[in-house]
Amino acid sequence: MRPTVHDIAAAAGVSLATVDRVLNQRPGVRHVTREKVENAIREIGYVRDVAAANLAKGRTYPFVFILPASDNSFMHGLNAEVRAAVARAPVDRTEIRTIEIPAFDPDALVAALEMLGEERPSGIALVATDAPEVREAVDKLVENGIPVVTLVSDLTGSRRHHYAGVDNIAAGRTAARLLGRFLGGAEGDVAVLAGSMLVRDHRERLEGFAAVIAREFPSLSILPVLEGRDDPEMAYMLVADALSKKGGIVGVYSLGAGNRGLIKALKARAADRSLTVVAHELTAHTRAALIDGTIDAILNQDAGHEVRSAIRVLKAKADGLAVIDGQERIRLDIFLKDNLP
Amino acid sequence: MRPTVHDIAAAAGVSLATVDRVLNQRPGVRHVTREKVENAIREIGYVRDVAAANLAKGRTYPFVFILPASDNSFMHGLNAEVRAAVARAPVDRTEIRTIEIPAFDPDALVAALEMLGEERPSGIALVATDAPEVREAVDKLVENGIPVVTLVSDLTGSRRHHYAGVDNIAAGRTAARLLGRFLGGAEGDVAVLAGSMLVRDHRERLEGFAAVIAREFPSLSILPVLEGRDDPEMAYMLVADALSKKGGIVGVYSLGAGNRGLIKALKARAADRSLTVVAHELTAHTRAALIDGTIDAILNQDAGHEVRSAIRVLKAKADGLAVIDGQERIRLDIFLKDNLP
DNA sequence: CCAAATTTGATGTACGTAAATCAAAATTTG
DNA sequence: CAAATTTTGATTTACGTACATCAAATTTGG
Repeated sequence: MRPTVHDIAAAAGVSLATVDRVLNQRPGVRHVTREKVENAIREIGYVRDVAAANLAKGRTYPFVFILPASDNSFMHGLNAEVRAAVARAPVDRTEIRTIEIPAFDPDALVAALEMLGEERPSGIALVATDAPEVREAVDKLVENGIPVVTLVSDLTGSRRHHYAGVDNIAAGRTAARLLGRFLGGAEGDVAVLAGSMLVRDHRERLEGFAAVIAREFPSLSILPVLEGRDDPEMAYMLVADALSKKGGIVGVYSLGAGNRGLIKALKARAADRSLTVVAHELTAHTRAALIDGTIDAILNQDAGHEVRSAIRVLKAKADGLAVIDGQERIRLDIFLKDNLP
Repeated sequence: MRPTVHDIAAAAGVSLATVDRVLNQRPGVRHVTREKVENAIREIGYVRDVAAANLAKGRTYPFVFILPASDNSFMHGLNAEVRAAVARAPVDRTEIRTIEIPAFDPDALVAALEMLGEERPSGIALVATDAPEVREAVDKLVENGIPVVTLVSDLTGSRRHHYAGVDNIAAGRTAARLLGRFLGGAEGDVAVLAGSMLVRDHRERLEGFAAVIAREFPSLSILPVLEGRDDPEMAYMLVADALSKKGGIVGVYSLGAGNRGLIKALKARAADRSLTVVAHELTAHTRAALIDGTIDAILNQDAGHEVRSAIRVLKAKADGLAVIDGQERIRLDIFLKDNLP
């Protein structure tokens, strides 16, 4: 049987009340006594029964998710996963509130974070916009003892407790190798479609992609990045234009959202030529394109896993418990038409 | 606030004792009363507080994991993950016991399952050997209300509650496409190294592999399967022999364990020629081979995820709760040298 | 050494559920 | 309709922890 508070009291030769004072860091315990109790805890290997403690406290975990108000499939999916978590909330004692803020707007994000500093929720998850002022706001929260995890997009050099998202440099590198190997040594140009170079994930993906292409596939050269602002219309125009003007394009890497436009352009212009295409994010559109051969591989991050992982980590941090690292590493999914879920 | 048993009692106009009788299916409640209570439960949307219930019951979940005594990296890893779960057991009220049985031995497996039928643990996870008598034994357990999940390897046509493992047909198909695309339309032979065609996962991987090669990469032809019994020595001999005799080999698919031997053979014989190699299971050996270019892609199933998923599902089944499907789908990991964890 | 301050102990209640007991009420049976 | 039986209610204790209160013991300061 697991040791209980009573066992600590017996082992330390003190009363239950004193054990309680130590465990819940209440005042009025002499230093020596406190140490006696702490030693006993260590010796008998006591771990607090979180379930019983929560029951006694009537504790719930008020968490806040800060999400950008972006109108693309991925963010919609992320939103849906957060809502699903909200629906499960009563069962696992979480109370999740979401705040929507304009995308790519550091000031709005900072304002929200500062407001939450007053409110002091049990934990905060945010899709970070990578700016110094955001980092500062996050660091301040961390300093004040509020657990913070970044979601999907990380925050350079910040002291956030955890990042629930994929390694975007690795994603870019992987895309490069897939494209390079699929092209089998062919020579030509590669078009890259991004959302915006102001977003950290996109920058990182490009960085990884460019590095591997340069080093390992020198016969391929990367054309200037097309910034489609994750907008299908704009993506369509940019890609269609590039395909018509540049005859040497043999491959396309789409590292952002707005793939609907990309697919439309590919279908319109590329029926005659064979293009190898790697894109990010599995949506209804990219899935169909993968199946019909318009896209050759899709890299994906599972928004559901990211949200659940963020919640688990926030909870663990709020309770001062350890996280299972292997469980919380968000993996990069690679989908070919054969292993679609 | 979440409704409690008291709220049910008030809503149904009965006493707490009666609510308890209904909730815990104790006898001595008239049909009409039982229905009144059940309606009230539905109307106010009561969900039992599992934490409080477990506390009151002093409940723990005695689970049993039946693992084959196979001496390969993957099974060692699986074992380690189970041990890690055992170490965490006190915290989540599980008591995990493992039983080792000889590999590929349906009789031993059936004997173990029948023994557990008497013992009645809260749940059983087993690496299934795909045989009719095993299916029958599992179905009997399920009929007797014991939650059963298959781990890593599934059981054809059985009524097990869940399968915590990857889709091996999809894995084989994915391997075929990676190999085919990486070879870029080259002509030649493909060697396939398996453990044993008596194991279901291996049969399925081969099935998926062969189907995609035949349909989409007709310029490749699959050589007769080499059965290495997941043994490094044997794998070495078989592969070395094949490489020396068959000049037209351009690719290798290793769908089982024993990759240490494969890698040795590849390094010895294939320095001069360029082979494209896809293998299963990420281990220290395959990881090194992927990095140095001996292997081009590794397909992997995360044993840690499988074990944790099995436990979550068993717990949910034991409590009669729903599982989050997306969370429990074990994904096929594809590793290139760029996205290694 | 005494009074004041601090530390410790003893005890009770609560959280939401399980499980048991005994009495009271309702229903069925002959 | 009474007796036997079944169903229901009322009440209590327990699980492991949190938290509050009050009394008793110990330490500290002057």
